[in-house]
Order: sequence, then C-alpha cells, then structure tokens
Amino acid sequence: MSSARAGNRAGVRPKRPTMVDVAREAGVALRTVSRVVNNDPTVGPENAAKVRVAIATLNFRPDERARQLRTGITGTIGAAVRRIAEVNPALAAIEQTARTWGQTLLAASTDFDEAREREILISMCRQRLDGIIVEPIGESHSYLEPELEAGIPVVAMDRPMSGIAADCVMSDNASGIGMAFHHLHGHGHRRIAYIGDSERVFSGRERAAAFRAALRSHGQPVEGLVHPGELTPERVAAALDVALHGAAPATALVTGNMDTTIAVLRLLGREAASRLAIVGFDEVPLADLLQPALTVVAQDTATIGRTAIELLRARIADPARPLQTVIVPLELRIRGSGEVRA
Amino acid sequence: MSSARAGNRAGVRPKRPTMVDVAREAGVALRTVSRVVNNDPTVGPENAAKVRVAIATLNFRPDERARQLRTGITGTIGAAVRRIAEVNPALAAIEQTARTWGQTLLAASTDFDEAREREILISMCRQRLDGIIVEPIGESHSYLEPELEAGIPVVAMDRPMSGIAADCVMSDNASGIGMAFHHLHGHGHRRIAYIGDSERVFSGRERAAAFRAALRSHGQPVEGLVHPGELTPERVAAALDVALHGAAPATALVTGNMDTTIAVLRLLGREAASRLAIVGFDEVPLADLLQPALTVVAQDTATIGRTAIELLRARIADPARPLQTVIVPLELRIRGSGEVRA
DNA sequence: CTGAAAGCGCTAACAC
DNA sequence: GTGTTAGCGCTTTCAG
Repeated sequence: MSSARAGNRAGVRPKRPTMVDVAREAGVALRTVSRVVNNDPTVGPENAAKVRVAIATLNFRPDERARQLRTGITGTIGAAVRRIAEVNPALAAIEQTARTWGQTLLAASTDFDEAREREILISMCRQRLDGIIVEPIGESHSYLEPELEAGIPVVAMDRPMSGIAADCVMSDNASGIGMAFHHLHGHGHRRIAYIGDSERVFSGRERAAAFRAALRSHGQPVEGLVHPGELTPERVAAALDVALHGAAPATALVTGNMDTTIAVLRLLGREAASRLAIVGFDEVPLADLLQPALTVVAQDTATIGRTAIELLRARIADPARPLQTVIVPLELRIRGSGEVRA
Repeated sequence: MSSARAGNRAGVRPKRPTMVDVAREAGVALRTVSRVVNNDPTVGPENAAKVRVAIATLNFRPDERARQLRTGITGTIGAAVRRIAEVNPALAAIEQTARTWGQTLLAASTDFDEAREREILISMCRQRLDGIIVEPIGESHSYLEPELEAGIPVVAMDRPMSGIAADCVMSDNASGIGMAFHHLHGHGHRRIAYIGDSERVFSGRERAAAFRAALRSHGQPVEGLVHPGELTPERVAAALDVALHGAAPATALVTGNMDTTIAVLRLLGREAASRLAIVGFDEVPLADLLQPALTVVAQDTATIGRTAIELLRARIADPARPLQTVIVPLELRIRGSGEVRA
C-alpha cells in the first residue's frame, strides 16, 4: 500500500523543480517561464506551449514564498479570533469575503489568552501579512504601535483596542441590554436581574453598566440584581441564588452572553426554566428547540465580520484615512422564554 | 484621532528596516545581526547589546518569508476543513498540538465544495507548507499525486482520500451505527428507521450500509426503513413521513449525522419527540438541554484531531513509513431520547 | 516578443 | 567571535 512512496528514502525530501529547471526543459529563458506562470499575454504561443509542457512534465509549482518576498505582498490577511473551531459567523463572513477578493485567510485562536494573542499578532507581523483583524483580549496593545507605524493595518472586532489607534467594529451593547430589559419590563416584570461576564472584560463592563442604567432609569434599586463576574458554574450558581432567592426575588433574568445563558439553563433544570422569564444576550445554538424556546438579543455577527474586513480593505487602500468605529445594532428574537409574564 | 498615523501619506507604506539597516545602525556585520536574532550564543555580549539597541530603535522585525525561503521550511501546517468557524473539536485539537510544537496553523474552509477544496490544497502546496490535514470532500484527489511525489505530507481526516495514498484517521462508522441500533433494539424496538446523509458521501455510504447490515442481522426487512439522501428539510420530512406513517410505522429512529438530527427534531416539534425513540449519530450542541435530552453516538473528534496531526508529524519525520489508517471508536451517550421503550 | 542580470531579506558556508 | 560571500526562487527593470 505504501508503494506510491517507494521512491522516497526516509528523510530525503525530493527537491522540487524551480523555474530554472522549467526554463532549461523548455529551452527558453527564465523570464519567459515567469511570464507564462503569471499569464502575461506577451508570450509567443509556441513558447508558451513549450513552457506549459515543461511545467507539466516536471510537475512544477511556483513557490509562493519567493514570489511574496519579491513582490512584497503576501495576499494573506490574518484573523486572530478567540476561537477558530467554534461557531463564529463573523469569522465565516471574513473568510468568505477574503476569498472573494482572492486573499488567503490565516486564522488563529488567541484562546482568551493575552500572551497567546501577543504571540500570534507578532508572528503575523513578521509574516508581513497584508492586514490583521483581531478580537482583542489583552488590556493594552501598545506593543503593536511600532507595527502600525510600519504600516500594517489592524482592525478590532467586538471590542476596541486600547493603547493604539485602530479601526473597530462592534455591537451596540448598551442598546442590546436596553432592549432585553425593556422587553421584560413590558411583560410586567419589576424585578429583573442580570448575570454576565466579568467587568474586567470590555463587553462585560459595557453590558453591566447598561443594565444598571436601565434599572435606574426605571427607578429600581440596583442591589442584588446585577451580577457580573467570572463564568465558572459556581459563580453563576451563586449569582442565580442571590437573584432568585433573596428578599425580593427576581421574576426575570437577562444573561450577558452565550456561556452565561447556557450555564443558567443547565442550573435551572427543565421545569424551573418555564417559570422564570429569560432573555439571553447572544444567540445560542438550537435556541429554538429548547423548552421554552429561548428569546435572545442577537448580535449581527455576520455584519460585524463583513464590516471588519471592509474596514481593513479601506485601511489598506488608504493608510491615512480617519479612524472609524462602526457600531452594529442587535436584534430581539422572540421565542418564548422572554415572554413569560410576571 | 488619526494623529497616530499623521506621518503616513495616503498609499505610501513606509519601508520596514532590514537586517542591513540594523547592522549599519549597530556598526556590525549583517551576520552578527542574524546571529542575535536567532539567539546564537556565539556573539560577544557587547555586540549583542549594540544589536539589540539598534533593533529596538529601528523597530526591526525579521521578515519571516525571507527566512522561510532561505531555510526551506515554513513552520506552518495547513488544515483544509469543511468549516472553520463551526464547532470542530478536531480542528481545536490540531491547533493546540501544532502550537505546542511551535508550528503555525493555516486553516481554510472547503465549504463542502470540491473546486474550493482543490484551490485550497493547491494553494497550500504552492506555499510549501510543512504538511496538510484535510477533511476530504472531492471524490478523487489524484491531482495531488505530483505533490505527494514532491514530498508534501498529507493526512486525511474523517474520510479516506481516493486516488492517492495518504494516511487517514476516521471514526468507526459501522460500529457506531451498530451501537445505536442495538441500543434501540435492546429497548424493545422492532421497527427502527434510519435517516442520514447521501450515499454519494463516504460516511453516508458507510453508515447506511452498516444500518442495512444491522437490520438484516436481526432478520428485519429493509424496505421503508433506510433513508439516505440530501440534507434538505423537504427530503428529511419526506423520509420521516415514510418511516413514521407507513403500514408498519417505525417506533425508533437513528439519525445519521448532526444536521439530520437537528432537522428531525425541528420537524417533530416539541411533544412528538418524547414518543419516538431517537439516537443521533454525532454529538449535538446542548443535547443535554433538549427535552427529552438527546441520546447520541458521539465521535471522539478530539482524538481524531490529535491523531491526524500525530500522523502528519510521523509522516514528515519519515516519508517512507508505511501508510496508516487509524479507526477511532465512538461512544454512546445515554441521555433520554434513546431510552423510550417500544 | 524574449533574454540577461539584479535583487527581495534572510541564513549558511567558510574564511579571518 | 566576527565578517564576507553566496545563494533560496522568484519578479522586474532594461537591453536586445
């Protein structure tokens, strides 16, 4: 079965043919091969044919690295996201758009790790990518200042970057939280709690602040209702306990992101979920199949991704254009869990 | 706000300093700079210091492309998967392992499209990646023959490649289907139906065949019970209708992959799901939160990913080693939907 | 239309 | 220890 590799001795990687080899085989100059490979029309038909034959017989494939080194452009854009291999319509949109433009996408996971993010970003810079889209994790990205100065375009997605001046596209967190709150308030709830991500995270900060603002604007007390923090099951359980079993139990709940929503649903178990009104921030997979189906305020992640890469293109085309921050609206998706009356 | 870029005129990308510039700045030879950059210990401490100062003042970053061209290795492995930006523990495992080995991962989506797959694979070859992992889509990959010959290691994941000799890791589809069948049979079901992917797809073929074999080995007729085909809602609905509303309605159902499972659950609606026994092939997100919770035969995708990259490493280390196909067992996860009695 | 030669930014022999 | 000199494989002036 391994006969296909019979010619290969262990460890001896056969050398690939280069343009010189092709030129020799075809009996033309190196330059002519290059022209054929790049579809330059100024090549005589018979020469072109000879070259193509030589390419086929030698199985020549141009070395992209050499071309990139010479031309100075990589035709590749980088995406440093929190998780490739997780549902991420923004990333999907970026890849699709990049492909449309004939660009390659180099995607890597920061894994919510600041050091890892830095590694990836620096590595992308060393590879001289045409541009970088990043879902920022770290608190300061000032180490990228020299890279920006050197001309590598960077666009932030989901959160702004601090320490450097980069374009940014993100959701309208405040309005999204407001939407969720008002929806529940409109269904008669007067004790609405919030459980969400830590305020050390930008979006966690924005959403918790927006929720507090919503409470105040409705003349409600804040204490016991707003629970930002780490996303451990224990912490969420504790927060849930305070919210539901205090002196004045909440009758409705806003969860600040997908992981919180799922954690809460798991904790509530099957039946309890139908007595408490819940609106989740962020879409959840199979939300429509849950019981009751989950009402969410959904981010328009596809638009976010598309905008990110468009901002990047614009920045590449004109490094001097004014910085831009795009805020993308969210959408309330009514499915049942948020329509439980008080 | 755009002051940080004040120095950049539109379109004029500032040239980055090279090693020559650093050498001049530091007053040493090019070679010495190279040594410092590569942490070569044979550099005098004061020279090293001078170089480091020069690097910092000029904001020098070595150009990875040039290094790759010179050394011949890219330090990058490619993964052509069906979808990045979707849940894919195999990809996650690959990325993590690659990182551990100091390799960069270049991931791209074939998007279930044969032409796209070909584009990506060829592009990866032109970039001279150290190796490629692919979830094959196309029916023949013989066009990769020259590339293999030229020494680029390729490993197939989830399905074998046809037309070329490549290592492969995949799930034990037949056993998985057998497990699902026997589980339902053990709960008293005597009319068990199967709805799954088209038999034009390798795994669809394997699973449908295994299901037919299971039926036969239990002396049951096959007609009306095995429904492979396209994954459109209409087709699945029609298959479901035949299975449930025929002369001898099925009392249990095996769904052949995640998309089929979800389609079926959507079609059945909330209540019907608790009367029909269902075992899904493939894990489904939030399966434990559904009602009833979904029993599945889960692929060990993390192991598949880890195995894929280990096979790749082994192949890179020894191109002459015998071809290997690794079959990974599946696991029955009992949650409720598969334990409804006949 | 085609060819010779220079060079992209770096590493690797081989002197000194 | 350090510097000099070749290239890696390609594109690109610039002559023919």
